[in-house]
Amino acid sequence: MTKHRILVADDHAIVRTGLVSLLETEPDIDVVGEACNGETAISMALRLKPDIVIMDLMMPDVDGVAATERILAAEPTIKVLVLTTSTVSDDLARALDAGAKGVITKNAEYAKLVAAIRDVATGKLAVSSEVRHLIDEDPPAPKLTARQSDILHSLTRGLSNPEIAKQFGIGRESVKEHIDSLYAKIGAANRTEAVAIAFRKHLLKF
Amino acid sequence: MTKHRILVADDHAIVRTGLVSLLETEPDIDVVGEACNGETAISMALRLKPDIVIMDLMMPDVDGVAATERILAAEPTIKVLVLTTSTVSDDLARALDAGAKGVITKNAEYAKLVAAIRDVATGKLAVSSEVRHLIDEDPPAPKLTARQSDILHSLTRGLSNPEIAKQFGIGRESVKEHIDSLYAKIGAANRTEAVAIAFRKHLLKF
DNA sequence: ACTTCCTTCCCCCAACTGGGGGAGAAGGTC
DNA sequence: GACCTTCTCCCCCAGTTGGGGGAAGGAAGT
Repeated sequence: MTKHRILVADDHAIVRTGLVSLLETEPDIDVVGEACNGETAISMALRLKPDIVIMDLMMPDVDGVAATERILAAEPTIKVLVLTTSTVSDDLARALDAGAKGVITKNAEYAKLVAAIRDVATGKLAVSSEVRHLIDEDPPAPKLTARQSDILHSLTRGLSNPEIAKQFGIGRESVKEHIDSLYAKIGAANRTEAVAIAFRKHLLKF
Repeated sequence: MTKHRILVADDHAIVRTGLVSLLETEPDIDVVGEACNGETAISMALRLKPDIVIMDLMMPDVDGVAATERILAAEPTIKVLVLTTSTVSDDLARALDAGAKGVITKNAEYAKLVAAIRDVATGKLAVSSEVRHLIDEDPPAPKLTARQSDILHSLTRGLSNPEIAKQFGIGRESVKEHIDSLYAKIGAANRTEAVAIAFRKHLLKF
């Protein structure tokens, strides 16, 4: 029996250490590396060529989705298993879109994680029913155009339409148009609600 | 040498299991229980009377701060060591206010956690310099009055002043007054910025 | 070539917003 | 009692907002 060679990428040292400690009790699992951020995860994955990368989604610098994409672009045979605290359907859906072979939430039982590792190793997809449920449940966040994102960001700073127009060197009518289309897209009635909805739909980073 | 009797409270099963696995390798530490939410943490703490409770802050039902308060109210000799992913100074400060004897973030080294456990066991405070720094750095979020919180919540729903006035059965002048004082308190220039700042200062729950 | 989407700009106008001023009543703190 | 905070209400008014309508160029996909 060949061991599954695994790279663990998680920015929380205690979580990562605990996870490695658990995995090393498994006879068929060999942890070959640990990464504390996305950039390290990518370079270690390409250098060590593990069978599976256990990937956290929320990490400083390069997030888990971007790291997954870049690893798979260079080494498509590496399997990425996402392990995250996020229960935001959008995050999970984006991870699968990026090519992750499995998604496990951190409040799952440890046994499920090990089962998922073995499934993914044999080429199966490992998406728990809860995760599948989450993704099916709430509708995906609408995608904003570049202009809409820029203007949304200006809205959070409390700028008026004339101010935003100056900032981007366009007319105030155009600003108005972008904001109107933003309302239609996210279902807001005014700029204040738009900002609230944007935060709740995770369209805005803090 | 008597072992330190420890209760681990964390809602993420994988993190909790990993942590327990690590702690059981320590000769002077004995994990006597695990709790997956605040309510369980409270009842187990009162029943098992551990020396130390390792407490996560973000948990369903009763959060870590509230659980800490209720445990200490009943058993003041139990020492609570907060272990959290949060780097929001307010969360950490509130945990210490609630009586926590130490605060460790999950991205600290495992060795620091063990050192903190031993410090707390001997009655020392275990607050890392990073945590101390975080609390000193950004100013505490201003406390809103009940009315201001209510009206802030209405703002996120995109309501106008007249609508809010109707909702609470007060005049629109009063609504305006509350919103003006909200602006002054959080440093906003208008309602849109107020909502954005409120989200960023964690004054609003998603 | 056609459609669709994004982007830019224009008009009119009712309604709301925010800044300025002031004021009274209730509750707690010193 | 004096003081502070909170909550309540009132005035005026310039500026902004959002709803309604329309128009036109360019990029991208079908």
